[in-house]
This record gives sequence, structure tokens and C-alpha cells, in this order.
Amino acid sequence: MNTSQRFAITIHALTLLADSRQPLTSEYIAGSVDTHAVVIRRTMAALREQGLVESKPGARGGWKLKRAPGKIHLREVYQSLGEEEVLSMHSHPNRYCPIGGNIRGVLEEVFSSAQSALLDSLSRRTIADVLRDVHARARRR
Amino acid sequence: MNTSQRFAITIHALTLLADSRQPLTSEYIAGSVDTHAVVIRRTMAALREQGLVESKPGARGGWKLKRAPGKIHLREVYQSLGEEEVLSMHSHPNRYCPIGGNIRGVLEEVFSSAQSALLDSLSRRTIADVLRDVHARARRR
DNA sequence: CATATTTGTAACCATTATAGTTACGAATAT
DNA sequence: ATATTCGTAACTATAATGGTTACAAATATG
Repeated sequence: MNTSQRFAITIHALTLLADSRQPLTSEYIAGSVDTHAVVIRRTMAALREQGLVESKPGARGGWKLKRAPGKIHLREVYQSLGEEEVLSMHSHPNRYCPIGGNIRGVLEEVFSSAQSALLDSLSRRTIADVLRDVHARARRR
Repeated sequence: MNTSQRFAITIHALTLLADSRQPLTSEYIAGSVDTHAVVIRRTMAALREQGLVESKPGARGGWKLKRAPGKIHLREVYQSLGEEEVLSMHSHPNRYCPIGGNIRGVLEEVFSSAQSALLDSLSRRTIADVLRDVHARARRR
């Protein structure tokens, strides 16, 4: 299976914020992402806990970045969401079988290297990079 | 979200086959993995199509490898399963928004680098490596 | 102060993927 | 001929996801 859309939605939202001087409302972000404002609030809550964004209720409220876009690495964004590891273990291999009894430890190591490789790749980009690339594409039209 | 258990189950099964001289039945494999034989048949079918294993019905039938364990890289195993990319796109970003209209292309590129990093990591190990590590752990008890 | 705006959050629903299970047909060894 | 084993369709339970409604709480502004 694949991951949820949360990561994509989140990068999208952060890119919008990086491109805006004023705070943006969940409603506005949802309009660009094409989803419901509640989905945005739900998803962004994780980033708020991580200190990447802040939100303010009430008139003229909304979301804004708490850090320069160039300092927000996609790895940290991804990890804020608290997703499971992308490769997952099977549940209860038979521990009385010589293979079954020892495979988990080996797989944990294999999966965790793979996860690190994925995260390292994400750590090489920031929201500022994404925004720049988006603008470049927009110009190319 | 995370992946299905299929990959873990599959590596487990291939490791069992690598460790055995005779063909193994789905029933036996299921016993070590702790699942149903049908789940094994279902999952292994993908590997058979890829030419990694063969199966024979009837008495004394079962599964066996078609290639030396040292020649079976985890990357190929993973890809045989035909899983989606681990990071997935959101559905219909608003194309009339300058960000929404261009974010998909950028994300595709970001996600595909990450996917490659993951696959590269998996390509560095074979079923023979896994079997060796399992045996090493078994000895350590 | 009254009002409109906006977030926070719980609750519910529909959809989808996954894995477990049953059932039965077909192939094969002995 | 029989027991064994795979192949596959079908059904079920469970869980995750995302969309939606509803309403309380916070805030800016006239």
C-alpha cells in the first residue's frame, strides 16, 4: 500500500504559506488543495505541535510559518506527521521455526536502512526549494 | 500510512525456500509466517510471474526458487509485488491557483527521488544476505 | 459590546485496502 | 484410484483514510 495524501497536502499548504505575506485561512488552503477545511486543520495540527507553523483563531486569523521556508526540510515535515515506517513487518512469525524465530530482527534492520535512505532524500529539500520549482514551472507556461 | 505486510511475508518465504533443498508447500510456509496458505499463494503468485520462484501442484508439489538466493535482490522482490509508490500525491489540486496548478509536477519529482533512494537501499541486499543474517542470529541464542 | 470570522475538535459516514477464510476445481505423484 | 497440493473466486471483518456536519471557543473590528 502507499502512504496517505497527508504529506502531499502538507507540502502544498506550506508552499502556499511560504508564498504569502498574510496568514492564510484553512478555507483558502483547502480551496487550493481541493479538500475540506477540516482536513487542513487536522493535518496542520501536527505541524503546529512540531513548531513549524502557528494558527490563530478568529477574524483575520489563519495559518503562518514560524520559520523561514529555507529552514524547513521535507524530512522534518514528513516526520511531524508521525506516519508509520513505509515498510512494515508481518505480525507473529512462528518463533519455533529457526527462520521465523529470527527473521524479524533481520527485517527490522533492512527496513530501517531503507527508511533512512528515504528520509535522507527528503532532507535534501526545503519548502523554499519547492516554492522555487513551482514558480519556475509557472513561468514556463 | 505504511505498506502492506506482503513484502515482509515474501522475504520470509523466500528465505525459507533458500534454506531448503526440497520444495515447500504453501501450508508449511504459512505455518512459519503465521498466516493462511491462501495468503501465501496469493502473494507468491506475483513472484512467480516475475520468474523468481516456481510452483508445482499435486503431491510432492510446492514452491522453489528459480534462481540462486545471492542473485535475488530485495529491490526486485519489492518491485515484483507491484506496490504503489510509498509517497502519494493528493488528488486534484486547484489548477487555477498558481501553486496548486504547478505543485504536482514538483512533488512527482521529489517523491520519485525518495522512492529511488528507498529502492537503491533495497538493491544492496539479497535473499542470501538475509538468510546469512538469520542464521547468525540463530547461532547467537 | 455585538457581530462576523476563524480555529479546535468530536462525531459520523462512505470508501478502500488488507488479510483471513471457505470452497471447489485442476494437476500431479505414488 | 487416491491423497496431496496449487489456483482462484468469493465472502467477511477490520482498519485507515478522507469528507462532512456540528458546535464551542477565540479574536478582530466597527
